[in-house]
Amino acid sequence: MRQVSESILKERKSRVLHAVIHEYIKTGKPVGSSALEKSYKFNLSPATLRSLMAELERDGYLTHPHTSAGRIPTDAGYRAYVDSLIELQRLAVEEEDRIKKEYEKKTKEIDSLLSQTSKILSGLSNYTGFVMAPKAKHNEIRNIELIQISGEQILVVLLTKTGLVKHKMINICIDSEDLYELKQFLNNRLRGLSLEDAAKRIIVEVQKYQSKQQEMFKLAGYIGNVIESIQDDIYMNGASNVLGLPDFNDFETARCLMNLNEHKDRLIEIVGQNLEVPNIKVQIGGECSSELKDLSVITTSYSDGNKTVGVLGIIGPKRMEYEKMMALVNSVSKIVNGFLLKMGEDNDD
Amino acid sequence: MRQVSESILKERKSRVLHAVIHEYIKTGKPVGSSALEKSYKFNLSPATLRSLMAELERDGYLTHPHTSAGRIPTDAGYRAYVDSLIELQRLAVEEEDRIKKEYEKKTKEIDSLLSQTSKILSGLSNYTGFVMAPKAKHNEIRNIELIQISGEQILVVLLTKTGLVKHKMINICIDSEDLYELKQFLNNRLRGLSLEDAAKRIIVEVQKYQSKQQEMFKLAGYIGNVIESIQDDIYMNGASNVLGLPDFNDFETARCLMNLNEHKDRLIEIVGQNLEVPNIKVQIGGECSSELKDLSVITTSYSDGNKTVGVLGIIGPKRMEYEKMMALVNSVSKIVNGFLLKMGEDNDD
DNA sequence: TTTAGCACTGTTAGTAATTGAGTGCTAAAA
DNA sequence: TTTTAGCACTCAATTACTAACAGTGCTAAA
Repeated sequence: MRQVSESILKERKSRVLHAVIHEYIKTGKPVGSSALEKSYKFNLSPATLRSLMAELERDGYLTHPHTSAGRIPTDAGYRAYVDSLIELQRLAVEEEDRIKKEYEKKTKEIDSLLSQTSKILSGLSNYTGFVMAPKAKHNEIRNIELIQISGEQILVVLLTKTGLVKHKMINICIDSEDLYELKQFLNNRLRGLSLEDAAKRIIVEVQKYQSKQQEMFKLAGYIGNVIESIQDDIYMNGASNVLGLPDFNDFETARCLMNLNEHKDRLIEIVGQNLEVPNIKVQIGGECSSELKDLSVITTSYSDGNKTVGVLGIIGPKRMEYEKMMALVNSVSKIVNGFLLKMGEDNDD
Repeated sequence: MRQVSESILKERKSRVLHAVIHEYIKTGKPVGSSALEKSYKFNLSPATLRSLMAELERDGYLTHPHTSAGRIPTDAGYRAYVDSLIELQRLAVEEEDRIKKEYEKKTKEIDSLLSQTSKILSGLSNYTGFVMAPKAKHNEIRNIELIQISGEQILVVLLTKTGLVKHKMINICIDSEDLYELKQFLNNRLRGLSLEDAAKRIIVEVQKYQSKQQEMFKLAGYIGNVIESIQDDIYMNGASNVLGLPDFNDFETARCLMNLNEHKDRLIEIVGQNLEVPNIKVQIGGECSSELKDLSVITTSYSDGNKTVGVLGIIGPKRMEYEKMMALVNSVSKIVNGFLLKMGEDNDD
C-alpha cells in the first residue's frame, strides 16, 4: 500500500515537472503555480503545486531565476523530461509524406543527398540542421582513376562504395603506360579496402615497385597521402534560424554557432561522438560541449543497411519542442537509411 | 589671394574631417571638439573646431547622434575619407613577407589556393575574408573524362584551364566503346570553349548522333546539363570575427552575415558586381546592398595574367581601419595574381 | 494531505533629480 | 577677418525612489 501511494505521488510529481517544462517551452516565461493550475487540470490548488515544485527544485529539476519568479527547468529537468519521452511520437502521416516529397529530386550522389538532408532538417525544424557524412576512414574504395592532364599533371579521382567522390591534382612526370599499370595495380590491390587500410597498404604494396620504377613509387606515395588526407565532411544549414529566435539574445552563443559553421572539424568532433549511439540522443546544454551550453543537440545515426555510417540531427535552443524535433530527426534518419540502402543495392551490380 | 586662402581653409576642413573619422575609428565613441583638440595638433581652440565640425555637418560628412554628443562620420564622410586615400599605403615589407609565408603550403589546385586566400584575408584583417572563384561560365574546358563505374553509372569529370575540377555521377546504361567515342568527340569539340559556350554547343553537336545512338545522345545531353549547372563558387571565412567585435551588438547584421555565409549565391551576387572594377573598391554601408547597411566591403579583382577572373576582399564594420585593410586586400590580390600566372604557365605545356 | 491566508521578496516599470559632455551663439581679442 | 573665451542650453546617462505585481514559503485550519 505504501508502495502504491508513493508511486502515485512520484507519478504526480513527474506530471508537474512535465507540465512546467511544457509550459515553459511554449511561453518562454518562468512558470508560476497559478499559471500551471489554470493551464493543466491537476485538480490541485496552486499551493500544492507550489510545494511540489519546491520539491522538484530540491531534487534539482527546476530552478528559480529569483525569489519571486516562477520555475524554469534546469538542464537536469530537461534531461528527465526528454528521457521520459521514451515512445517517440510518430510524425503525422501527412507530415512524413511531406518530408519524402522534399526528396523527390533524387540523386545518385551521396553529397547532394546529404546536403539536401541537412537543408530539410533545418527547414522543417526551423533550427540548425546537420548531417555528418559517412566516416571517411571507413569508406571502402570502389575505384581509383588516374587521369593524365598534361605531361606533368595527374588528376587522381577516388570513388568509394558509399558514393563519395574525391579528386586531387598531383604534379609529377610519368609515362602514360606506367600510369596505366599503376592504375590497374592500385585498383586490384585496394578495391574494397577502407580508406584507412588502403593508405596503410599502399605503402607496403608499393615497396615492390621502388627499385623498379622511381616515379611510379613516388606517385603511389602521393596517392597514399591523398587517401590519408581525406577528411570527414559535415553539412550544416540554418544557423541563422537560431539567431533569429525571439528569446535569443546572447552574442556569445551566436558567435559559437558561427564558429562551428566555419570550423566544421570542431562540429565533426562534437557530433562524431554520437556515431555509435543507436537511438535518438538528446544532449542538453553543455552535455556535449561547453561551447554549446545554451543549446541542445538532437542526434541520431543513420546506416547503409549494414552498419551505422553517419550522424544527423539538429541544433536548437534548450527551450525546444523536444517531442516534435525528436520525431523529425527520427523520421529523416529513417528516410536517409532507405535511400542509402537503395543506393547500395544499385551499386552491387 | 582669395583663392589661396580659400584652399587653405578647405584643406584644414578636410584635415578635421580626417581627424574625426580617424579618432572615431580608433575609439568608437562620438568625437567631441575638445577630444579632437587634445589628440591632434591643430593649434586651434575647441570653439573653432566646433564651428568647422558644424560646417562639415552642414556639408553632410558628419552627424550627431543627439544634440549634446560628439560627431560621428556619415557614410558620405567615410566615402570622402576613403576616396582621399589615393596613394595606397604599402604594407611594411616584413608584413608582406608574412603574407607570402602563409602561402608556403602551395598547391596546384585552384580550390585550395582560393580557400586559403580567403582564410588569410580573414586571419590578417580579423574581419571576414572572401574570395570569389573565377567566373564559372567563363572558364575554358580543358578536359572531359567519362569514367564507367558500373554497368549503369558514369562519372563525369570536368577540368577547366584555371584548374577547376567538377564531377557528377550520371545513371545511364551505355556501351563502353560508345563511351570512349563520346569522350573523344566531346574533347575534340569542346576543348577551349567556355563552359557557357560548351553547354550551348553540346546541344548542337550532339544532334548528329541523335538518330545513330539513342543512349549516347542522352548522355551527352546530361553532360550538357552538368556543364550548365556549374555554379560560381565563393569562399568566405571569419564571419565570427565580425560578430566578436566590441562595438557590434546588432543582431540583425549578425543574422545577415550568417545568411550570406549560408546562401553563397547571394554573396556572389553582391560581390560579383565588382568583377569589372580594376582597382580597390570600398563600399560603405548600404552602398552595395541594403543588407550590409552596417558593414563595409573592400574588394578588388584578380586576374590570371590576361584578364580579371575573380573578386576578393574583406567585409568588416564601417568603423574599420580602411588604409590598412585596403593595403592588405591590395597585397593579397597581387600575390594571387602571381600564383595564377604561374599556374597558367605551368598548364601551357 | 490539501488548501487558504498572509507576510515576504525581488523584478519591473515609471518618475524625478542630478550629472556631464558637448553643443551653438555671442561678444571680445588678435 | 579670424579666433577664442564664456555662457546658456540640451539631451543622454545615471541614480534614487516608489508602487505595482507576481510569485514564493510558511503556517494553521479544513
